[in-house]
Amino acid sequence: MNIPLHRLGHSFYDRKDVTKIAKELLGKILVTTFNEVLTSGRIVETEAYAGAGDKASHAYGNRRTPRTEVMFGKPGTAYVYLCYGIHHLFNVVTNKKEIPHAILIRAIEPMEGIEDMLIRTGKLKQDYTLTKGPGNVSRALGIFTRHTGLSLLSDELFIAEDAFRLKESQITTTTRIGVDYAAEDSILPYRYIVSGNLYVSGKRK
DNA sequence: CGACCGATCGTCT
DNA sequence: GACGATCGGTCGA
Repeated sequence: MNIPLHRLGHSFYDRKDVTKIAKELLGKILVTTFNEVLTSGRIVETEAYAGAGDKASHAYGNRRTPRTEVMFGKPGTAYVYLCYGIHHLFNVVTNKKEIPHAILIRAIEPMEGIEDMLIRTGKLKQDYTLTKGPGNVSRALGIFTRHTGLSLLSDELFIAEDAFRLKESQITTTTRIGVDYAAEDSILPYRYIVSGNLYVSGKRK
């Protein structure tokens, strides 16, 4: 590590506006150091899940289950769950205790540890599929459901910023992916992407 | 390019 | 017992 990194602290996550935080997470760096292996990437796609009032959220209606309980916990905690029995999806818990906001990290642009990401994913070489989509992000960074509840203020899993800054004009806002079940809330503009970035999920060819 | 499909299993009803 | 906040592949036009 040579570039100065500043780890985001508790106050970054402990705020009310989950969509604002989701947008601010674009350009930040997601880092894991599990088993002494450092892998990181710049966040290029996020989705906000606004808790009790959001039909797309697992915590809609303040639904508390063993799985969703971490969202009701401290801001700056990882919420990781298994999707389709295969994919481990990584979320950042925000807002105060008892307010179950979360932000899904959907894509990153690889920075450090690309060789290790290739090993974890079984891929032969780097291309945009390495960390495109939430399932792939977790595979590349070694994030599993056992990491749910882990603090993002820890040394193993955290988000940092460097000198990089995005301009407002580089950000595109859209509806969220795969939440048709959420009725009218499925059309909320809660997905944020870095315009034109190769690693953003969706069609390509 | 779009439509569809199989994989795979924890979670909640 | 049904169903995903997905992914990568196939098939047909």
